[in-house]
Amino acid sequence: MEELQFAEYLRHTGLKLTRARRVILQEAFRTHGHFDAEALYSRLKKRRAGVSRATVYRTLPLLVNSNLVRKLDLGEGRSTFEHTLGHPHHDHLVCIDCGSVFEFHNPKIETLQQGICKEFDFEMLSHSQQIYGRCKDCRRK
Amino acid sequence: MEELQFAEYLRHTGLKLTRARRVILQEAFRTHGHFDAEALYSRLKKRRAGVSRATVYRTLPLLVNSNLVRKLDLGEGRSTFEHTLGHPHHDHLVCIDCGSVFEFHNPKIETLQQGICKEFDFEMLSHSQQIYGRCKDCRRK
DNA sequence: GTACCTGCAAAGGCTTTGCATCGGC
DNA sequence: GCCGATGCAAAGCCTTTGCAGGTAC
Repeated sequence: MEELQFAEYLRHTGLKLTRARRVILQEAFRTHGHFDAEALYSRLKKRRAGVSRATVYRTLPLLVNSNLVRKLDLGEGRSTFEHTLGHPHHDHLVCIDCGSVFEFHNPKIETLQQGICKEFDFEMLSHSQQIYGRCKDCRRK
Repeated sequence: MEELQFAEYLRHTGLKLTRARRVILQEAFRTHGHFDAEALYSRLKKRRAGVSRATVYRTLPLLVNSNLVRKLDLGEGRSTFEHTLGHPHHDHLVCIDCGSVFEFHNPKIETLQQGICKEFDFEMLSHSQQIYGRCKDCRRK
């Protein structure tokens, strides 16, 4: 279960497993699909979880560093997140007209990326790839 | 020359080629490597080019749409740009410790990306890919 | 002459931070 | 008990916008 992995990461980094962090972790995993910091915070607020916005912002990077959550940049001027368990790695096609996001996964690309990292003697921690364009529905208009 | 391409784009879109836009275009091409809006604006200011920050922010998207400039998301909370002429398409390895950015280009990945777009019936306009990790120098420490 | 463009300053949206208090370990 | 964590509100960035005057075509 994900809390173990988080606890392990925190211990390893000398940080504490607090109530707020547990609640944020749970909410991130309760959410399927993409979410941003504000959305996560609103849901906690609605449930009167007693966690502040600042703590949400402080905790999300920890979840990312522990590889439980992935940070995405969908070009909207804010960070988007998704949890990783049961969501194998994938990348995104983003329609610049309607904002639709399509997910794709391509193992061959990943293999090539690993080759590139080897070439640069670079330790890959995460990677993301966005393709911006127009989806078929928007092209029809 | 790049101004022709920009003029062509503007005409096609029903926009005007103004002095401010010309100056911003030139400054973008005078800059080699990455730059952000603020950096471009400071350089113009230093030269007393008489162009406002607002106009820089309004013009950069036009340069991006005309394919003269590429917009990057290097995960720093702001947009980074680079001009495209003489800079063939490439992607980035970003070191999360020291911030170094290494460029790479891989035609095989591009071919695979095109295949993905075909599969989704998606018209690719641009794409970018970042790999976050640790460079060899930072790993030594 | 008509749209469109510009500069300025203010507003906006997202995120970080200072500080006093609280709480894991 | 110590050092990190939290909440709150304020501050910080980057970026966008309203408006009055200017300008390409």
